[in-house]
Amino acid sequence: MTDANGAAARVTLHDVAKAAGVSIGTVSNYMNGYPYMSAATKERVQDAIDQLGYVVNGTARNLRRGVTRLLSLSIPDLTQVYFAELAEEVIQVAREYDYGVIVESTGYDAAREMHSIQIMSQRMTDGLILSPLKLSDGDARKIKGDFPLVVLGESMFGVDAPHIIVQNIYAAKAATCHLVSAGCRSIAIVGGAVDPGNVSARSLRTEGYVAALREYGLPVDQRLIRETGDWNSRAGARAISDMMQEGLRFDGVFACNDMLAFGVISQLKEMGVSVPAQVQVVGFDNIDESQYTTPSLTTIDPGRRQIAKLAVESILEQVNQGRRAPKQRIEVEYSLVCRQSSPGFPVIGAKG
Amino acid sequence: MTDANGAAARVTLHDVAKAAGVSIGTVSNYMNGYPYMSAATKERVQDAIDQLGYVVNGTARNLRRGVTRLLSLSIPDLTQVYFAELAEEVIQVAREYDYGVIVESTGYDAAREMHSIQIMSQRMTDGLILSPLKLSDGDARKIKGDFPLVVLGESMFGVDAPHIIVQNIYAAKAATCHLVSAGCRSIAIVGGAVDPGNVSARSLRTEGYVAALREYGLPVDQRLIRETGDWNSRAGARAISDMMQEGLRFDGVFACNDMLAFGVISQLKEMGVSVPAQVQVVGFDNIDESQYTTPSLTTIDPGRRQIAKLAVESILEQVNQGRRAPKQRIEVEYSLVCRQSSPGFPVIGAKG
DNA sequence: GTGAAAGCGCTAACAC
DNA sequence: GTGTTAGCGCTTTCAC
Repeated sequence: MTDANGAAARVTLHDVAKAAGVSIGTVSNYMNGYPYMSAATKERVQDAIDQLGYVVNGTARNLRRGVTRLLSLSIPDLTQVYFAELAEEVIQVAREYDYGVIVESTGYDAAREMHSIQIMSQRMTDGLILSPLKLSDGDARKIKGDFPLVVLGESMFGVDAPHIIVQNIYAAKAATCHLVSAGCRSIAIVGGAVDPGNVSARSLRTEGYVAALREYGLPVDQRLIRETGDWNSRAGARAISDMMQEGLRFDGVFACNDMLAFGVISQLKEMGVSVPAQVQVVGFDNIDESQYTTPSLTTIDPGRRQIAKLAVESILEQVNQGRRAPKQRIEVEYSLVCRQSSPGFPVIGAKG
Repeated sequence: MTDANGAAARVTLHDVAKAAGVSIGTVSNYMNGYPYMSAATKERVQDAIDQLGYVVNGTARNLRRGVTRLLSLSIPDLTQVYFAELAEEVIQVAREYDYGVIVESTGYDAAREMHSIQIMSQRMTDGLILSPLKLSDGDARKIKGDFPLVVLGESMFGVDAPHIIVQNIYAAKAATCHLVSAGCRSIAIVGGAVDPGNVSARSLRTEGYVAALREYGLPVDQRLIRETGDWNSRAGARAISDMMQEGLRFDGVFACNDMLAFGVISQLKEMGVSVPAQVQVVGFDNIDESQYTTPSLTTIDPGRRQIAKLAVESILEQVNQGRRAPKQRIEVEYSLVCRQSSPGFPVIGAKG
């Protein structure tokens, strides 16, 4: 396994063939599970492999086969729990198909998002799962080539590729309806958009929130729509203390993600407001931690596992087809996970 | 860019060469920035490239060059914030060297940890950064080959490769000393090991905790060493409520990671104990969120960035050397980040 | 300055 | 059943 110098011996098919006294093609057949071989030959080949410590050279195999069994996942930031958990799912699903995942973290940087696309074209990987944040539709059109691609979200719907869509509007609506049916009459949204209008998660979730209020004939109070720069717990806490300071009253909070919700709950407690007795809280994302907090958090599960599964499977299908699939919306099922932060019951049919 | 069928045209160096009326070697030279070329040739080649939309085939290049500019990172679970943030750092550092990262999530499964090692030997990547949890020293010895390898932690010190070591003992000692010097006289450890003895983070951190108490001549109360199965906030909360129920008194808590600390703080608040006025809390990991909570969390920063940097750079060095580096301990600097959960001042020299 | 040619290590036809 | 062979697309001597 090591040569006289102690350096790595580069054992090739050729070496194994020579040692086993067969041809290189036979060894290759053996490696690939070709069935029509004599038991004797199989054994000699295996012996040679063991003795020499041969391992197939993946790069050569890739070149020859034209695929790498590797796919790229491009996300904004692993530090955001949502994306980390999404990446975890993608890696797991990919593994089921014997695929590896190159994770590219673009850091909310359009240039880096483009970069991961460039890399793709170099055919180091078989396909790209792209979760774009900053890329404009203009950049989008630069996504040339027809390598397998799946876009997460609808922010770049100009691109001609399958899009996997979280139903932000309906899910947010369901979350809000749930609060109403649990008895809340004055519901704030934390992390929302004061002036919705684009396709960001922020805007869409606000849209769902408003739709729910309207459906129940409840007034939409602009002061209860709290936009925050970040979506972390500090921002959530801040939104609450601001509202309290402004003398606003509310009995329910829909937080646009779970981190915000944690901050919301923490700050409410801090100010002596009991959750859920006085104020009920619902989050969005269903990150792992949301089940462990006190109170545990009612939240929207956006269907991460399904997103990962659909994305990977679409890529593989495209690989098989030999080209990119056409533009299409693939909508993922969401669900409302009811926990202690809101004792009510889920609202069925928010989608209708 | 697309052929008559609309399928991907597979543009090769050959095609570019033909279109530009030069040899394939010249195009290759151009692609690699070879300086001695006539301006005229350069231009013709560039035109052909633009026109045909040529992109180099990375796989072929890899085979020829013998490297992939890809490295593997094998960690237990991206769902754990610590690992997600570590992965993020590794990806960033790798990018600085124009390297991509294949993230393998082993899910606390020894078989998968071995698997990522197998993959490595297939030379799909230039090196492996392995954060082992379950792999025994016995498995370790199976890590044949001398491909570039860096092991994170000391749990597998039998392996002949560089190990990057977080100074668990000293860091935990520093955290505990900090609590003492801040006035705490009765300090609990949450997530510790009732019966330390191996090289797990749990045991080492407990060791540091005990060492600090001894140094200050404080008694070690076994009832204040709370072992928890998981290291999440629920476990932290549980440990606190258990201790309270048992009638134990304490004025400081060293939590073995930040998630535990969050649970600890949350439960203390829940029970009407004020942090830090009545009980001070220190965590471990310095995850992003620890700065956003209320109160913000005093915690040990294990030096993730440096870990990532040292790991990637060691891999690259090994790649250049053409073989694995010998066994060595590379110790990373830690620091105590002081925040609101403990108003004291950091203790200098806990290491001595 | 540019071209020709020899592989990198493998797979998959196709012989026999 | 097994051997032979033609490349996959590229880099890199080495001529000229």
